[in-house]
Amino acid sequence: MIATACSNAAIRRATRQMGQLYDAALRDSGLRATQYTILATIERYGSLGLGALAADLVMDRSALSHSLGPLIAQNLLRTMADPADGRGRRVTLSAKGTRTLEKARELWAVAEQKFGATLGLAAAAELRRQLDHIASLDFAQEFAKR
Amino acid sequence: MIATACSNAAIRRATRQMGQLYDAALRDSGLRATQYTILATIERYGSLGLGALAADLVMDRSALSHSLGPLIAQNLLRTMADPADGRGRRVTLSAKGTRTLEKARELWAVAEQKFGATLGLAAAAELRRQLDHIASLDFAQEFAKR
DNA sequence: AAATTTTGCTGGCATATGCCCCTAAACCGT
DNA sequence: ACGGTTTAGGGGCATATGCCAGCAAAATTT
Repeated sequence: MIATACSNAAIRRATRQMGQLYDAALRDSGLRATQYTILATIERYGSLGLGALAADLVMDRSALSHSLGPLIAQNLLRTMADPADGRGRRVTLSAKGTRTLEKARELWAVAEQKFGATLGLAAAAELRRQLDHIASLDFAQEFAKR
Repeated sequence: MIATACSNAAIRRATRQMGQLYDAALRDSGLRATQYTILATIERYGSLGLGALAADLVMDRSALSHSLGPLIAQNLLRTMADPADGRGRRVTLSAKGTRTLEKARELWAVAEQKFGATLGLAAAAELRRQLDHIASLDFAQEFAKR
């Protein structure tokens, strides 16, 4: 199996597989792997605008907005108007969001450890470098120029 | 940017970026990159059951079924009952599907070439190896054992 | 041969993602 | 200050993906 010589198809297959693995690992936390990533990123910043968050996640703003819906509905996130910019809204973790994230983090750590062990730490590190490169703005611009 | 030490988050960011790039490249064909992959895979087999196709794409069967909807609605695919198994259905490209795929393939080739040039051929080949490994059944089993 | 289990799909529901269009607010050049 | 442009979000629409429940047919067991 696995035949098309398409790099995009290849990364999607790998992403689906990893999604399965990480989603399963996080199941008991009630969070999807993508939601875990969103919460973890917000916590890292403390509070930030949706545009900045979307950029960090290399995600379309609308897509992010939609994804926040369920998280806000579950009271994991809190949004407020940006005091410095009437257009913007800032998101932060709620107390419940912080608790949920803490619990999920332990489950995530197990999955991440398993991933590194299965692929090999060196390979995982190198893969990570390449993935970060591909996700960079720089890469998109370079790609566009060719 | 790019901070969480999560491999799953990293591959998703990279996948979103590549999705943007490949989708944009294929725009004029009327196909999404994911749809291109589905058509290309079906062509490669000529005709096959949905389960086999889903396995090749490392995708959930239901997810695949849903994705086929638009393609069938656009008459790019044809499905028929499997003569050998009353439960199964087989999919094949329609004439229109073949034409659409041919046109899309040229656009895809440009994107793929740009991708290789931007990342570097050696790095792209190595990345591909790792991604295929991650997408393998073997990887999932190994991961589960740890 | 009948009952049980397994297997292939579909349909419903929910999240994931992206595009386009619209509104409001901030910015900017004159 | 004013009008045009850019920027932040929201809403609608469509595809992408996955889980689960349900149905029908095949395979297996008794």
